[in-house]
Amino acid sequence: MTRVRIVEAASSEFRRNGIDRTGLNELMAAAGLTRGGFYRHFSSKDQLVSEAYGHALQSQLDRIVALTADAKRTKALQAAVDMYLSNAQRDDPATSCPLAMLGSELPRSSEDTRSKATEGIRKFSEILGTASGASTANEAIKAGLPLLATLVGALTMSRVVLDDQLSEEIINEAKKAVSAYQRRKTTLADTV
Amino acid sequence: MTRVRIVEAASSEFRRNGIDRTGLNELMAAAGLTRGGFYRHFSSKDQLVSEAYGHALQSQLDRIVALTADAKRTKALQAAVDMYLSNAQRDDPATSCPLAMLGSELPRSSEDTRSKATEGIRKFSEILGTASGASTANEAIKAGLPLLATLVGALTMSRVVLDDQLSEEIINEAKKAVSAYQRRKTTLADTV
DNA sequence: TGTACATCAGTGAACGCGCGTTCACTGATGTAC
DNA sequence: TGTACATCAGTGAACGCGCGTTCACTGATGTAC
Repeated sequence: MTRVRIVEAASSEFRRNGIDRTGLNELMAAAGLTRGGFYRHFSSKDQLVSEAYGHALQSQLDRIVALTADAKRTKALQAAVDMYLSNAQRDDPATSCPLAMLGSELPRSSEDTRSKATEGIRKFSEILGTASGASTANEAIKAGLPLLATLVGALTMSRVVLDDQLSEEIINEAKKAVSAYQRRKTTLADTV
Repeated sequence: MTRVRIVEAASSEFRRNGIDRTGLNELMAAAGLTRGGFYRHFSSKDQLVSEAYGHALQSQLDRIVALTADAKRTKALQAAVDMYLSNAQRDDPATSCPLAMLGSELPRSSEDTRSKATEGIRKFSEILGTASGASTANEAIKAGLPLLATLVGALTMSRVVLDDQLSEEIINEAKKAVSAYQRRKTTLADTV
């Protein structure tokens, strides 16, 4: 269906070029249509932003859930981190994490969009927290929040930096730091 | 001098409203001038972006350096983190950290601007790494990178989220996680 | 099976607007004599 | 001290452009009979 094609194109274009710099013209062209047809499907650009953001967030969450579910319990966090801080995720913004790709643009977005981001952050943190060894949902969120912060910050900075070696270092050191949380938690649990 | 006033106004406005959404008109008005006078001082908006970004980054670094220099050795990291993840820093984008405020816009900026950001990330990491107990500059950068990533990611997310309580949690959990790095390092050093 | 009609996704020209940039100008300031 | 002149920071109108949005239209599709 055309509507879905527009949302998918938008979710790529927004992550690649930012929300402000992506015009409806460019966007409809990416979906294989012309500018005018847009309002047959959406009532405003803001509405599309919200749907496209939700779409991007969901597909990122799906990937993380699949990885952490497949992995053995003690490797779940490692699997998530290896995906999130991969060269693919850094070098292909169109399919990368919207929390990082649009992070500093989002506080200026609509309530709808921000509320999707809020739920996404909660869910994402819970998954990371659970993978790191937390048991209840609330504990998992608390434990996961700083892990998610590290991932988002590292991915953002790795894309800003001009020096390739520094970019690799950002990714590698963040990977080590986040992965370390599972080892500690696991060791602690094992000794109890 | 007028030029300095423009750079300072720009460094606030860009952090507050983003680079793309800040027009030269609004910007010159904020500096108490009219649109036309801009090109007496700068050759393009890009040039101003670069200078304003550098200005914002330097003032953030100055604050961190002052804090870590004043604090006792074992409290230096804590002091830096308490400033960075404060409500003031979250709620006043105009004076906040440009790495977080403009994080996702920066990969699309000019080489000049990105190269300033690259150096800023190196310097910032080195300060945090040193405060956490690293001895050589290279070790400090490596140790500081994930700490900076956590700070930048947490500040970014705390501004995105609509739920005030979650925003506080992001800040508090990130604070704890980053501060923990000093305790561990210090303990380790003490036992050697 | 064939014709008439309704629906509606998609087209492309047009709208008002604000953008970055240019430019002819004004008018305050400082120096020369 | 007073007049003439050069400098140049700042003004504000104008430029071409792309934006989000509107709208009269086209033309393919599906249903009615």
